[in-house]
Amino acid sequence: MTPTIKTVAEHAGVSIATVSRYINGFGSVRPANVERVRKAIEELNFRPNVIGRSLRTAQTRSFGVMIPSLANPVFAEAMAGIQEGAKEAGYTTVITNTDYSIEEEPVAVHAMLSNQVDGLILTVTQADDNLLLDQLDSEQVPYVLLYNQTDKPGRCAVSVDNVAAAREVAERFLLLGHERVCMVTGRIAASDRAEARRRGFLDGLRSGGIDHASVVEVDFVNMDVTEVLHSLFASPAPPTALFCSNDALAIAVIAALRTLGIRVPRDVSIIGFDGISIGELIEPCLTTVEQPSREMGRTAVQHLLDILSGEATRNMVFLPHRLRTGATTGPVSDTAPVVLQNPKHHSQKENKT
Amino acid sequence: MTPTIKTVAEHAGVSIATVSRYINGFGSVRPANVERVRKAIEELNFRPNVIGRSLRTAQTRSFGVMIPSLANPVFAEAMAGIQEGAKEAGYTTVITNTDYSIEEEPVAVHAMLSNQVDGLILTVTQADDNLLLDQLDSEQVPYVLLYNQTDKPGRCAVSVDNVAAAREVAERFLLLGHERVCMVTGRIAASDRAEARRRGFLDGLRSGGIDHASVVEVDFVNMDVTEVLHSLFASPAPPTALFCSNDALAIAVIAALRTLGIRVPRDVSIIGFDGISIGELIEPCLTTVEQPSREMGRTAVQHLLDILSGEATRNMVFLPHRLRTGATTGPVSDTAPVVLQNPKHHSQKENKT
DNA sequence: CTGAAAGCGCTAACAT
DNA sequence: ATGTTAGCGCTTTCAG
Repeated sequence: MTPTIKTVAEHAGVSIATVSRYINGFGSVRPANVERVRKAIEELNFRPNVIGRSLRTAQTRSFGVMIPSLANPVFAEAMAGIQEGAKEAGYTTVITNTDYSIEEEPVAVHAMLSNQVDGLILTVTQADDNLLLDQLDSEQVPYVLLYNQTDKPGRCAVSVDNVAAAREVAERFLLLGHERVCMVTGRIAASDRAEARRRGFLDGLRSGGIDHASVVEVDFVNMDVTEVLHSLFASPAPPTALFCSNDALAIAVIAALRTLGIRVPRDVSIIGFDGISIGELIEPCLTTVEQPSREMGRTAVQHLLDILSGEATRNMVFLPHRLRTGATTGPVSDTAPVVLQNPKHHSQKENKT
Repeated sequence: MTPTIKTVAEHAGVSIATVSRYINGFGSVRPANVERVRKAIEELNFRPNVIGRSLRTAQTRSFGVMIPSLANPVFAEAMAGIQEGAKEAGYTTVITNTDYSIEEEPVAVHAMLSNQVDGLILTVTQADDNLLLDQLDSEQVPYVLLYNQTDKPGRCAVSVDNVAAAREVAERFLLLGHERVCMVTGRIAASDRAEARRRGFLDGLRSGGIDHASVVEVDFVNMDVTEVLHSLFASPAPPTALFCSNDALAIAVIAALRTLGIRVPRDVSIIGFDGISIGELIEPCLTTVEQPSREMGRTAVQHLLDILSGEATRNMVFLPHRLRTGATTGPVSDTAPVVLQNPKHHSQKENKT
């Protein structure tokens, strides 16, 4: 395909060291030789073999990124920021997704480490109590967590303040007069941020005098929310407001409610979390806690870079969130209670996200 | 971080060759030594350095993937299929996105080639007449195009039949009685599939006796569709049906029409292209040409693998599409012409997709 | 079945 | 300013 540096050197009538110097801009090369090398490279269509360089320099100038899934736009957006930041710094990224499977996490990380990535950006299910992270710590592998929320000191993570944000969600519901509220979330055990959001939400409600809010866990991967919602709204005092732990889930919930004959926001208010851009385009447009995902991705890269260069400030970094008011929220209504329709047998197909 | 094979060998009291044989399962190792090596690897937490191996074997077992953007769910879905297929075959993937910028294409490809990827999966803007692809051909770099449509023989691509699919879209509109139809598309010059879809669409209309359909190009990246739609619908005989060249655009168009006071499908029918899963969840749910994106990704990997192993069948591969009927299409209505509202100054923010 | 040794493409220390 | 050379971690002949 492309020749080696040796061929280029012969072609230019210089030594491989000179060619190397030319390529890397290190040391100096006589103008006449610069020209000869340049020409040789062009004529031979030479591309330096990064593998050879990496072996020698013991660094690949690449990052490993592990996220649950690219199908959730919030991670795709963060990736955009990561790629952007990495490119600016001259780094390549290797992406692996776990499909929300915790067993994949160590496999993926080890694969990336085998590929000698210089650092890792990870979104794990659980950052507090995590053997894999402990191992990385003990091996001194540079990594930054993204979206994870952890109190463990020395563990560097980029995130919004999920607890505070969720508390604001509760406050908003209370302000609108909602008292029968509920949180719909993916498996709490599989997500420290879901846990933080629950904590903040319940805490916020408690401050407003509501102690009995229920939390419903759903299988987020397959998003079979219809059944759960059906039983939730079959109760004599169904919720008038739902906090969904992320936007993808919120959108699925709204769709499922529709098949049940429950209208948003007339019958029930919805607030999501993430601020994915599609949320602004749908009808009614989604009220949600906006995270600066792209910026978070960039920040994660920046921190990793800082760690690599020794300016290590290993701790949590919180970026600001914003409660974005859409049209899925409204004041609690006094109208007759919801009349539930039978869910159309919509053959809820596997709908990974 | 992790030791080298030499350390493992010393630790196990064998030579590095034996360790290598053990790791690769090639050649045979005495059971006693197997055990000693296994133990040494475990104790030292050894991970073979893939860089060293790659340099020696002159293959990385990795693919380079270049797509326009991960923010468009259709590519994220294809990536899922690619990752899946690659993983099964023991390959890693390196992803680069061009953000729809044609200048980035050669840069990205050369970067991946410098990283010695064993093959490429590419979505380019233009597959027919493309210097970069010509270069890859002449350098004999193994690659497979994805989503691109080309007639150039020997150029391997995985796609649906965009022309046929778009023709079906036209037929559907005609069947519903629409005569004033229009296509809204990203820059045609920047997408061979958009071009193919236009060709099929216009051809289908022509077969139904419609010769005057207009095609409107929009800046897809920034999705500033409101203005274009406003002038389109300000005409005395505005279209009653719109074919959008992809679902992300269709969703943006529906949102923009909403701000203009134009309702879908009452005032205008919409058909998209791609079949992204979010399209099924929105209200009204999107009528679209469904592509089997995940499957296309897998197929692309399979073909690349075939090419690498010499079973080269270098040609276009068409996967079946399906016109999925949603709720954005309906018969043409006889009601009064659309009354246009002024577009709310929605501060159309940059909304990359 | 095992070990010694060469060498993949490159960089960097050293010598000139 | 330039060339020579060692060696990064690994696989793979080739002898034994």
